[in-house]
Amino acid sequence: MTEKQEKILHAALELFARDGFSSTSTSKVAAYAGVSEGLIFRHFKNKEGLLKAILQEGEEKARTLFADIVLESDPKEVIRKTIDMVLHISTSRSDLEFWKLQYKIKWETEKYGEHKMEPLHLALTNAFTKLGYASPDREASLLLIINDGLATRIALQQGFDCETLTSFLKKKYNI
Amino acid sequence: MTEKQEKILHAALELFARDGFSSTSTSKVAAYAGVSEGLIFRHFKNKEGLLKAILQEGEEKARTLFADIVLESDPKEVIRKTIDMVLHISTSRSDLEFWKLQYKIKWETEKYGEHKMEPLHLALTNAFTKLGYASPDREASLLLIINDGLATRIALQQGFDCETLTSFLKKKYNI
DNA sequence: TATCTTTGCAAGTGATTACTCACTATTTAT
DNA sequence: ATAAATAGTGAGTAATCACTTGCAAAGATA
Repeated sequence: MTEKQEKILHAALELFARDGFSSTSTSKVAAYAGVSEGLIFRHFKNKEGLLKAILQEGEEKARTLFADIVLESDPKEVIRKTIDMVLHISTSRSDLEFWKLQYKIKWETEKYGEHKMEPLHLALTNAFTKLGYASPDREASLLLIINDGLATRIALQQGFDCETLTSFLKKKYNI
Repeated sequence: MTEKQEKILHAALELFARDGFSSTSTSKVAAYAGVSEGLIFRHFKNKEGLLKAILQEGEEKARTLFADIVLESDPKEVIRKTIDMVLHISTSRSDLEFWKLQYKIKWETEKYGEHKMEPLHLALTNAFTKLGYASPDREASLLLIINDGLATRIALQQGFDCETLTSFLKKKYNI
């Protein structure tokens, strides 16, 4: 990975997250990264390839993020970490940018990465079962849906107070 | 409103909802509507004006949809109608298309229409207060966030089972 | 040092973009 | 009936799009 290659990736992440994929031209990415436009195609083949490279980098990020939750044995901790994950993202500048892109791409391509969420869903189902909830599977689904809703607000609603709601949520789950 | 004008609006709604605003060219809209491209600019000034016309039409839809909930006096009915609103949208073909566009535009422009939700939020807060909930305002926020999460799944997750989750939700709220 | 591969840039390519303009057909108002 | 306003078209416009090509510079390998 050369220096200019990383500059391209960083510029593309920022512009794609800010303006969207199809509204960002390769010439803009090149100018923002301070390289020639042709270099993008040398390294990433085409515009789609550039996007894939960014998303792939993100999948690793998601895996390590989920791994910590999935490996947790204390059921209450599983739920707490799931909720706090969203809170953490909302406060980290670079993480927020990355996840905003993730959701933007979802809406642009209309593809929800269900398989990525599966291990987390399983861990949550397990946690709710241990805690004696009546419908653990649906409780798990609901919590993940709440996460999607929170993500929407964090990304789109200016000045959204995430902390108040996450702490309210934790109270609801007796954490 | 002439016949061709409506054809343009209908075509734009369908294409914007399917492919996104910036990925849909005015020439495609014209071809899909079966009119000349110039007519779009005659009636709507520019591409942005076409989008505004569609969104405006939608605001009326939203107002009438919310009005029924806001005017309800029975607190349980307020909550039930709020939940069922999502379910209804997910089953109606044309409504689904319209709301999908609404969310797509939100993510493309990064503007969340908070003011539109305010009356609904107020009605929900009132309902939760009447039912003796400890934090009515936060309960209202949470339910609206759940709605956003559900909307995300309905639009993006293929074969998402909305009915199971909405009925689960209603059970949670003792409805 | 000589050769081969990778990295990088400038200047292109045809296609498509949003939008305009000159013009005709159709309503509407007087 | 006639003039004015509106509806509609089709062929343009310059700018931008994703992408290619030819060639030079820099590293790596021998």
